[in-house]
Amino acid sequence: MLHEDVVSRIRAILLDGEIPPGARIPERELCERLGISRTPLREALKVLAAEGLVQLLPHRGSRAAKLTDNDMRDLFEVCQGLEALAGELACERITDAEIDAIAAAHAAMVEHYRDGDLIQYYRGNRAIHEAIVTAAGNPVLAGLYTSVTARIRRARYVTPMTPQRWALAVKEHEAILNALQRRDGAGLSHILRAHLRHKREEVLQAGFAETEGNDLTLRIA
Amino acid sequence: MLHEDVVSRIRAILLDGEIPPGARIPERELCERLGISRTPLREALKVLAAEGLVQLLPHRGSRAAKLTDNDMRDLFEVCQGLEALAGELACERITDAEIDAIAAAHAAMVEHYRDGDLIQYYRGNRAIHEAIVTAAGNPVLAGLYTSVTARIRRARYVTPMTPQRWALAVKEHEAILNALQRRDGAGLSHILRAHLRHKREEVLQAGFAETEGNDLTLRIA
DNA sequence: TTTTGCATTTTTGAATGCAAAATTCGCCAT
DNA sequence: ATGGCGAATTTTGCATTCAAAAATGCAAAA
Repeated sequence: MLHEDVVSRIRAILLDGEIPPGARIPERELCERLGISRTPLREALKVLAAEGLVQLLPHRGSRAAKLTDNDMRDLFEVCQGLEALAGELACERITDAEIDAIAAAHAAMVEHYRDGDLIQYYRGNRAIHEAIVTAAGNPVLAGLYTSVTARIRRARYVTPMTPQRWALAVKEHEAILNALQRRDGAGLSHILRAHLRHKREEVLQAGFAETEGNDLTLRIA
Repeated sequence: MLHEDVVSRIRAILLDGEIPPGARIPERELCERLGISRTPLREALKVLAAEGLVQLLPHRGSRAAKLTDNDMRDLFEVCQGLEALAGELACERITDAEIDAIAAAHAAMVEHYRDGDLIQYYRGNRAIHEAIVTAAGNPVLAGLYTSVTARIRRARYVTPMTPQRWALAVKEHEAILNALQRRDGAGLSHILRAHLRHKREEVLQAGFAETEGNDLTLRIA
């Protein structure tokens, strides 16, 4: 197994919450499970620690990182900045075909909204945001975006929404698509920031920080 | 020696250009120099690879990453986004004392400009940009900023400037300080982006990508 | 019963050893 | 001289091993 694969698999385990935030990471167990020895595992853990997903405690092993309310605020702020930038760049560089694809994804997402299918709605939602970042055509930006969004993914795409908030989010997405189609970078940037600000308020108000005994996975259902 | 220290020391070696971009990283040699064995060294290299400073080639070792013109463009774009965000947040959160400190740093920098001391000018310049990011009060943002700016530091703070460009940069810095003092987030954000856009154009026009045989260190003097 | 001190066990962090891959060098044919 | 092929050498990647630190368990004392 390649180094990057080891990193990816552990990342997936952490993001799925299989090892919940704050829990110790059992080296021996993970080694057996992945069929590797401790050396490559520990290399991967150090990389994930640099990413912020893992916390290393000298001589006391590693734990899945736990996000405080402050961390959440900081990450959402940065995410806003990155998406705003992506929106502007995307408007300069996006192709008609890419716009069409996003329009289709948007339509599908609205369908899921009409069906009241939050899981599928969130899936489509995420695809749209990622497509915009991809359309920005900046791999460095895409990389940072991936890493930052990974850390807030569960909060962002798991929070239950009130009907009002959901309706607002859909409206905002109409505006996002609209700005994209008009290639209005400043406008898109502005809407994306508002959109994410609202999402952040939702998440923080819902008390979704990964504090003791706040198991997000339980709320997915 | 602690893991983070190993990472830092290798990072410094790379940023100083002691191992120039594109050059192979000699594991054995570095081990002796740092007085550690290959295991912790390789852990550090993998972390630096995730940061983008090192390139890992499977079964062929690691090299100091080399930046193409495209990489440079991407990094500057992201840097613009991060500084713009930092500027806005800083205007919301900066204290009067912090503004005074930046004003003092600005005055000192202008003195170095008058003296024609580019090295000292760049040093002060960097301190101001970093102070703004710090004043944003967002550790996640600060971390990303540090990592992104590290990669373009040599290009950014080594490029020789024409008198016209230098004068323009100083003017822009006047505007930056002004916006900060007025706590005009949108204005500061706008100026910072223009400022960095100009710097990027300078760097790219000067052909400062880290391509074959383009040794930046030679030009520092 | 609770707490303190100590010995044992477990886990971490790093060095070493080993197999596989790649590079280098030498040899031979042209 | 030069170009290609194969063996020797080096280097990589990982498993194993070893020393040190921390956690655990237990007994004795308060």
